[in-house]
Amino acid sequence: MSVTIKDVAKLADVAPSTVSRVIANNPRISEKTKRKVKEAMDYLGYHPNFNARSLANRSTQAIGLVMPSSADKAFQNPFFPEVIRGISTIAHEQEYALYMSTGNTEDEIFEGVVRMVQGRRVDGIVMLYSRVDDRIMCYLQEQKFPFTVIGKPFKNAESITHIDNDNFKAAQEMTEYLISLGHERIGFVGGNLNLVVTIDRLLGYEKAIRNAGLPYKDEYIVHEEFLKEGGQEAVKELLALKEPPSALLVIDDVMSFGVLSTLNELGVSVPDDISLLSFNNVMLSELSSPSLTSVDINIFKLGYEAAKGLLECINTPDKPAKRVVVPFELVKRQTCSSVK
Amino acid sequence: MSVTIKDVAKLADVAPSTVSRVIANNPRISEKTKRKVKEAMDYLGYHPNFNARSLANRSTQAIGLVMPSSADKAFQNPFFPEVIRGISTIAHEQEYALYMSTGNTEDEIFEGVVRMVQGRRVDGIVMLYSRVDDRIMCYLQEQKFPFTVIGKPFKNAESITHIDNDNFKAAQEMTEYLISLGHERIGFVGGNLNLVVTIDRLLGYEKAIRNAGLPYKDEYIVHEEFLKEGGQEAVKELLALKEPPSALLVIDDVMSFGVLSTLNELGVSVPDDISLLSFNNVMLSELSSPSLTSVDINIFKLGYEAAKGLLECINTPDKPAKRVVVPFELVKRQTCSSVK
DNA sequence: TGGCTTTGTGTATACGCTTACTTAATCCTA
DNA sequence: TAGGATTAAGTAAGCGTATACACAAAGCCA
Repeated sequence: MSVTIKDVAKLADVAPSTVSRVIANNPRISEKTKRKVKEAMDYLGYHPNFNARSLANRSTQAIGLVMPSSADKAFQNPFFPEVIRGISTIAHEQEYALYMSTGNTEDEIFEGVVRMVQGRRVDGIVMLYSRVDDRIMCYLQEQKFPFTVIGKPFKNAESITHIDNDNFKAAQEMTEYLISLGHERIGFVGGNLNLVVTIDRLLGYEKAIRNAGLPYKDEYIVHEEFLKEGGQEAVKELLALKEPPSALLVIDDVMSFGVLSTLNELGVSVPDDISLLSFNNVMLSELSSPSLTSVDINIFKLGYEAAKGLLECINTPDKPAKRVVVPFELVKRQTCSSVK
Repeated sequence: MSVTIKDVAKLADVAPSTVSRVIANNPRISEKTKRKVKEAMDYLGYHPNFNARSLANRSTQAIGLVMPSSADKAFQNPFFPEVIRGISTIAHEQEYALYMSTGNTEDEIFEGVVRMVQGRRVDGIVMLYSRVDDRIMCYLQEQKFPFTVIGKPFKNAESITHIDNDNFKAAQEMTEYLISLGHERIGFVGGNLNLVVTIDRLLGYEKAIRNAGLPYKDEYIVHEEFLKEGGQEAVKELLALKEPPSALLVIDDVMSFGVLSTLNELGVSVPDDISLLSFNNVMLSELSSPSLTSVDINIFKLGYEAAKGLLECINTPDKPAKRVVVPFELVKRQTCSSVK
């Protein structure tokens, strides 16, 4: 059917193994033979069959991506494309391809990962999120399969290479910033509580609140999905309070978009009536009106480093796990102002 | 190392072929044996090796995605994540995985595709764009490799299954809409001219202009990259004209964002001074201020149908090529108004 | 009861490549 | 110039699965 190593060998009048060695650029093959074989390859338009190679080799030159929900949900948040951009950059440099499993429910995703791993479809995995007691992460550890995590693993963080922002510190500083603007009633709009990033930021928020001697009120803490709808829900809850917050720390820009649109509908002005400080600084966060004041967590770099770390894991398996902390930076735009 | 079919065979006290048949659910195996083998598989935690399977099978259960530029550029435009969402949905339904090649230059991308195809890394390919005289498309046709195209193939459209909007009609109708609002100087901000979508929309625009008896002016036509920066460039050019347009038909929302931001910098008000009608209706297009009036081209469905078509190509190779036209719809928001 | 089909399972080979082991040829060195 | 060292290429055995073919057992009918 397609051209194989044997065809090339026949044409070049050498053994198949020699062709294989030419492909691998084995130094034990003379320049002359190499040239001869290469000519034959070109002439026939030979390309190695990847499956055969992987099988013989036990390597696939592909890395798997695991998202918290199925791609079709996750891609609603620009965070993921952006992380993948970073991953893709490294992958390309090292000639790895990206492999995305699909699946809707948690079970399906888990099964997809098992297939990736057991089926040796990929050489390693980047987890694009970190969740409390995550089955997949446990499984990968059990299997000793190379993987890295974006975010802080809930357990065994020392033994898992992961790439993270210092979310605790970020949230603390941002809350302090809001406090410095005179806000005393600060709401926290978090994502799902089983995501470690939510927890870390919530703790940072709490720390700042307590440090400042402000009351830490449960009703100011709301958790919703990482989507626009989540933001909309959150606002409704918070504004229904008898003493609604004067500032909101929102864990994700897309949620902030939702917050913004709902506030707009309700006729609440940002930042005059309520300030908004958001996280992620997604590509489009400057577009909303008012444009979002947001913490740039350097999503691209998170992905880039995660892929880089993964390739290190793959290439030098006994290298100790490491933690890479990607710096963050507040980008001030229009949604924060001091209390009047 | 990992559990193979042989291990299962040994434990279940049958031949490896029997195990293989159990996996394939071959009716010639007795229920009793099936049960016995399945127990052994469960006990050992057996999972088929995908590479071995693919090799024996000549199928990979993976579909390849080809983007116009490398993932790390393409993902800057929400169009691509959204298409992939659609693709991913079908892929998941049929247990296919997605495979993304990486590469920066055109050559690298081409090489990536060749490797995907020759290396049998995927069973078929979805081209996420359509370009004039595209090398990759030619190659795939030559190789008779299953693929579908999002957009209209420049050549041989009849013999290639493709999913498209009626871009000609869309652009024509939209231009007519602007004309109906009283605009007579309408600019066209296109993407790269070697993209078929640009051409089609430009032709539709021209048709409407000529039908209305308006002058078709070259200086009103600008082509830039499908990015924010492209939109910014475009505006600068158009506003430098002695008689700048009073309305702009912009081929992509992200470009529109650029247009908007530049107009804002220049103190030009939208829609009072200039109207903007955009394409794609990307998820965030309602967020800009003013929010974009944009043509919803149903990106998700483009992806969904493309994947569906591809799987048909793969499963029934001699099925004739088809063209799927995805409907569009104007979503009116705040960037269009009638001429004062 | 012999010969025929049907049913269930095993044997052996192929898929295309890698690589440990072997062999053949060439080159030194004493 | 014999014998060891070096270099270059070939042989063959996998990698884990699928499947054409072979074969044995069982069932059927005359």
